[in-house]
Amino acid sequence: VALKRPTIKDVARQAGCSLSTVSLVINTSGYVSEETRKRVLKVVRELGYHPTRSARGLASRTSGNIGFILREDHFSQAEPFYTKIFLGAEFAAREHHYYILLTTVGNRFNERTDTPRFLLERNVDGLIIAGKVNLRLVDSFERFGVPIMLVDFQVKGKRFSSVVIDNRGGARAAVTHLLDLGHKNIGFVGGDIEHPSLSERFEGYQETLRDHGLEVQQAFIEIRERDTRIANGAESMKRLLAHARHPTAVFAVNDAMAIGCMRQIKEAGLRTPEDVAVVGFDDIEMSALVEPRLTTVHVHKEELGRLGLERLVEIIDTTSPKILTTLVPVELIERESTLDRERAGTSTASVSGAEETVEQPA
Amino acid sequence: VALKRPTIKDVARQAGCSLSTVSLVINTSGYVSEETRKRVLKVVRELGYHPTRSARGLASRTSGNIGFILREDHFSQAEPFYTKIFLGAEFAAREHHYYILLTTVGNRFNERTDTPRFLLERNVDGLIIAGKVNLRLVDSFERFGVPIMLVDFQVKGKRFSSVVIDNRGGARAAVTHLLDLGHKNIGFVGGDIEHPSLSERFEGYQETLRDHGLEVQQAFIEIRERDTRIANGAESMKRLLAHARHPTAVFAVNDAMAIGCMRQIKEAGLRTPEDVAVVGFDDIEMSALVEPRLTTVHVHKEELGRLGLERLVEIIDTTSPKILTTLVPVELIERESTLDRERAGTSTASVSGAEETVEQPA
DNA sequence: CTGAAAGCGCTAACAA
DNA sequence: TTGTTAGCGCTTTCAG
Repeated sequence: VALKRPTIKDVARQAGCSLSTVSLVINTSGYVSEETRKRVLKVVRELGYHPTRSARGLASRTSGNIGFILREDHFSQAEPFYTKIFLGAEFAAREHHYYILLTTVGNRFNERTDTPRFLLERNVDGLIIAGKVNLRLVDSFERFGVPIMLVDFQVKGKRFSSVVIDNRGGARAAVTHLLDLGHKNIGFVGGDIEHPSLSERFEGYQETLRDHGLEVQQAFIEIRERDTRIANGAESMKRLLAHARHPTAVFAVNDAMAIGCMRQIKEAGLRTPEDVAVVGFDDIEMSALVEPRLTTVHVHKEELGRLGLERLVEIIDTTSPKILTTLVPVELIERESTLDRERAGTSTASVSGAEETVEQPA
Repeated sequence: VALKRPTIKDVARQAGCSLSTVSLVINTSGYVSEETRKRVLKVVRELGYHPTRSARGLASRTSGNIGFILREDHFSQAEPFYTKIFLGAEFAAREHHYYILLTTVGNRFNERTDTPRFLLERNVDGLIIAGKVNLRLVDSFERFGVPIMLVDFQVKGKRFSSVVIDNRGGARAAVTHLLDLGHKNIGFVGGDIEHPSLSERFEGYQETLRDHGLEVQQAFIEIRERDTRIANGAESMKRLLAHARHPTAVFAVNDAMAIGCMRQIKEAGLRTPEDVAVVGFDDIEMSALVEPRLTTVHVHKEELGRLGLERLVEIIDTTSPKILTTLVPVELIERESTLDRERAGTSTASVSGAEETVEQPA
């Protein structure tokens, strides 16, 4: 059995000062003379003292924990998108001396049975909700009076701070890339278009065309699919190719659909990028492995998590009431699905812009 | 700002009893008359009372947390193997009223800088270590006197309770399946063969052949690769096929290598399963998607996590000193890489055995 | 700049 | 079966 570990009392005795002085030192709060500070720290080191979390928690009414809410299906999907967001948050949490309590929720939400225990037990100082979740869930959690940060998700009307992908900027970069390559007839393939992130990508597509004096043609747009999977991308592409005049390039709302598009193009006896160039969004792991390798908009997943946590910690520390939206820049990765081999070899990346935090307009 | 939440004191007052009675009721410990029990519970419900975790922690010297240690590269890999183990553990944790504190560690381990803070701060009641990690890390963690449970990992010599895949049983099922199909020349493709789990699969392969009166032929064995990825599988298969006489079936140490084998077989102008049948191990997501679909040994990932947590909780609750090894059964999934189309249609699964917990031999 | 004292909300002997 | 009484180890006023 382990020996009794030193308490703040032991440190105080050894250092010849009072408990509160030690407390001030380890919390780097308040004024302590440099001399006693050093003395205390020395003793802390010698004794291998570490304050006990429960005791601090009880006294300070903080838990040192951040709750992390994730939809179960999001978390366990093969593409480690949310896993990486979590990882980014966990890293940042360590730096900021927080623990993360991860819990998954189902698609349906029952307030009575599904409220995470850490909210009930006052065991989190803040909450990160990653990805699209049931709105009733967000409402319900809000009542606990704990700061909430949304990551890769936003709620209209309701105002929550959030960290989101620069969807619009990414879409603009993608479409601009196609325009630069000389394409005039650029299609859009999307699905689940209610999703705020995805509709932004669609808007970015339309804006960019208009900005370049091109008309947005309904015949080049396929957004009826509910899901954004490979099969849905293939279906959409099939419909686009059915028209007599079809686009020479397609911007897909995500990589899965883009890959579906490429499959369908091949199926139809056409080639990518010679007959139809394709750009995706997300840069999932598969995208660098498919043939041809997919040009896409890279999303910095860990960065989303890291920023989510850091913004949340700021809110907790300052009890700032400001609602902030942080835009995480993306990067266009030019690969073979838009370029010929020679050019693909020298592909470059272009960043959508600097990270940017904006106060939500009232 | 949220209203002050009720404390145990409020409940006691309302219920007309003492604090300790309330405490006894909510901890379902000790003897309380059914009558007062009901009265207290009623008040608890009315007031929406929930004990504060920090306070319980301080008083009871328990944190209510379980630490979950995972190697970073294991966690963020595309195949959600460890994600699922975690998920299984998280589910079980909820049922048992524990929180999980997940933290990742790098491959290298520096005791001074990499010791999880939750150990230092006495903030976990137990530890789950999932997957192969640095041994020095395990040694180091052991000193904190916190119960440790290994999942999908084992340490020879050192004795820790663990929950592991029935690797041997799975291997036997795989090889037996091939024997049943009439194969006599069965190869083995492996890598990272130091890994305890993988070497067990290799042993299972050899045992099964011997049990059936067949000789283990070195020319049919390829285990020199360091990694067990697709490319390594392909390389190994290439070498096997280079021999004049090559096996008609191959058992690969995992699905990644098995898929590599199939690619190489195709590359060589041969067919699976007609020319060379292939069986894998793990049943990763990809295995049901490749062409032909891969016969493999399914591993119940969530189950590993769930059992890991439950065994750990048992240890915590009973402070039982017994070292137990729990074997999680696997299932052979028969698909097209070993069967012809007709038989693949009626494929069945065979389980390796019941879940089994054995006391470690001294 | 430092110390004394009063809890934070709960559990756990020990009495009753 | 229930109540009383000490703390658990730390933070946080408030004096000094």
